[in-house]
Amino acid sequence: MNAIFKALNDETRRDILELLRKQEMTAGDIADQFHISKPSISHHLDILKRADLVTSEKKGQFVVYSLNTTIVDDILQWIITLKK
Amino acid sequence: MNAIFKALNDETRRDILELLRKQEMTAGDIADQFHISKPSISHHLDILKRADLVTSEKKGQFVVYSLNTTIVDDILQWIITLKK
DNA sequence: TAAATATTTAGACAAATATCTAAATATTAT
DNA sequence: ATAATATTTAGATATTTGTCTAAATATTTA
Repeated sequence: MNAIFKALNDETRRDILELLRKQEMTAGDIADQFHISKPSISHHLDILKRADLVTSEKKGQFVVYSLNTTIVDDILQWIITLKK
Repeated sequence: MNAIFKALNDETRRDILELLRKQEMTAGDIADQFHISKPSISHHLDILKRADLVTSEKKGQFVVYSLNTTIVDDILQWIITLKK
């Protein structure tokens, strides 16, 4: 749970998740959406991956990232519990 | 949204929210549940308050903290959107 | 095989954060 | 009024974090 909340505690990373909600994207395409260097985006993607919020698959020279909605359920569960 | 995720990005603060889920508590009673100094807990409570996740009310020399479930809904909404 | 393209790793640095102790403020009880 | 109790504020410090540039790795194309 720690890794998930840590991952969500950054606007750029939350924006990446919203991008991936619509479609999977390569690391480069993701980076192009921000005014941040590619290495920094790569680092953000790594944090999202460690939290299991995204998955990545190498396709040739590209790396395609996708949202992992399974883990999103875990956060939902945690927050819903607060309301019970 | 930033303040909310920032507030949730700490195990102690999440634990405080879970305590308050069951009942409202004074600052001192909350502090007693952790091996952390009272000033530090006071600081955590301040962050939770700025995020509107808790409310506080002074009762005599005590300050009673409660969970604010209205804001919890905002987080739910954000996360649910990720799944749509 | 050499050059080009895509991505990550490494190392550095400034800013943010969690924690502490000491002191200040507010309220209640003697 | 003074002492005791509850909480917050102030200031310091070590750690974590987001960012950058330069270099390394992997893949494709000429």
